[in-house]
Amino acid sequence: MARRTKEDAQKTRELLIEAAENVFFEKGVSKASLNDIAVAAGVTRGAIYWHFKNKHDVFEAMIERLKTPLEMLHDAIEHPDEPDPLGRFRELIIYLTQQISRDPRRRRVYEIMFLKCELTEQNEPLGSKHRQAFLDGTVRIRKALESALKRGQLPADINIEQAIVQLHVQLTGLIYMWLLLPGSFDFEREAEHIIDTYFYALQHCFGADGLTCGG
Amino acid sequence: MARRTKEDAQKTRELLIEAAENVFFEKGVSKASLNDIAVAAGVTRGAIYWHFKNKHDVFEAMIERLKTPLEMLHDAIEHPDEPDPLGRFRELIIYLTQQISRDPRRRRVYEIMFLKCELTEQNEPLGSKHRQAFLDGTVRIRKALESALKRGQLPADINIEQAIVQLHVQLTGLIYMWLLLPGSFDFEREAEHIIDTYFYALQHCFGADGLTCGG
DNA sequence: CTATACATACATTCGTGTATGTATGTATCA
DNA sequence: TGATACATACATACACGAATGTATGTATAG
Repeated sequence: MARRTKEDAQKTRELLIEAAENVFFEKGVSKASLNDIAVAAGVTRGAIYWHFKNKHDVFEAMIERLKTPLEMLHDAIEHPDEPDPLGRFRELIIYLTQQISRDPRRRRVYEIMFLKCELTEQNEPLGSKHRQAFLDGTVRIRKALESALKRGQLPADINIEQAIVQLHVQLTGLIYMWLLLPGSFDFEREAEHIIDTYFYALQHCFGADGLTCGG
Repeated sequence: MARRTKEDAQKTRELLIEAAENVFFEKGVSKASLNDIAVAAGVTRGAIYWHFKNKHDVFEAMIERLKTPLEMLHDAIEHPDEPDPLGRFRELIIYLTQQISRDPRRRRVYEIMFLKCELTEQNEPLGSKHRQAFLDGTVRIRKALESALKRGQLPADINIEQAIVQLHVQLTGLIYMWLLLPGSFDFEREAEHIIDTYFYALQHCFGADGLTCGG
């Protein structure tokens, strides 16, 4: 029971990441031992130390495997020929939320990152990655809104920074709350409601100095 | 170095909780050892095991110390004689967000609970408490909105469930994002913006079947 | 034959829980 | 009022398991 073919080794690696996902999910990242992961994958710690440096390395590999091919969609939104960037952006957000609610693996990893993982200074660069993911999200939202603005899909006097934060906040809260209390509401339904309300408010309520249309 | 007066003992207990807050914050709950906490408090583990059962017990004591006297304010909102429940509710939310941003201890504990603590099944009843806090929040939001509804401050055909989720989601996301990226926006400012936009949308956009006034 | 892909064995560290030691506060009684 | 007895508030010491990293063994693919 030793060295098999190259593909078998790669398969073992995938198995280990899969097992790590499950163990991280069940016990939390810090209480998950490498032995737990190895046993869950049907191997020993030797296999882990062959493929990875340590637990952090396994964790990062798990995250890396989830790198989304969403960039293309973002590129489409930002393309100057796109006639309806706001519509594409809406579609993208819907797609993102559907991904989270329908792809079990993605959901598991999100749940691990939001609820079963400690972001401390000692645990860097774990927190940095998480933060960077959020900063990237901000950049994407900004680009999308700016494209929509250039296309005349948004009021010219809109407060972009405020709009960015508000959308990001709502998506973050939506995902967090659903991961924490999955049964408390219909995720995809609420996602649509929130996005539509947000876009409506974008059209009517975001003057340069806060709420300018009522209240 | 032994038994001092009752008040001294109580002081030691407070010191230990204070130290635990700092150590939890710096190292994360699971990587914080009881020795770390004891040293940070200038005592030994013996003192901890005298005052608490184990690390979980320390954690719960830390949470317990934060129990807010917000109930009174909620009671005021729900009081049938209150002429402006929606206004009081807005004040309450503003007050809550100000508390988080201005009280360092409260902020630290929130940060520990959101970012530096793993909510797993094995870690119960830690996750249960966190979830229960959210469920309590839902109940409070519902009561406030219902009071406002009875007072005629909201459209009669409003979709209450949707409104509850949307507010809770926004507050959650706001707090989470600010704890994760404190420098990325002005917390109190955005809190007001979000609340005002939300209340405006409440007045105009929440028909029984989603968005009914535009988009 | 040699590097690979693991399994096995070992040493070490770290955290926990508990048992025990100890000095001081406090109540009791004379 | 002072001596005694006991409870309190810790500190210290010990035993144990668990997790880690590494060193080494080993069978097989190429």
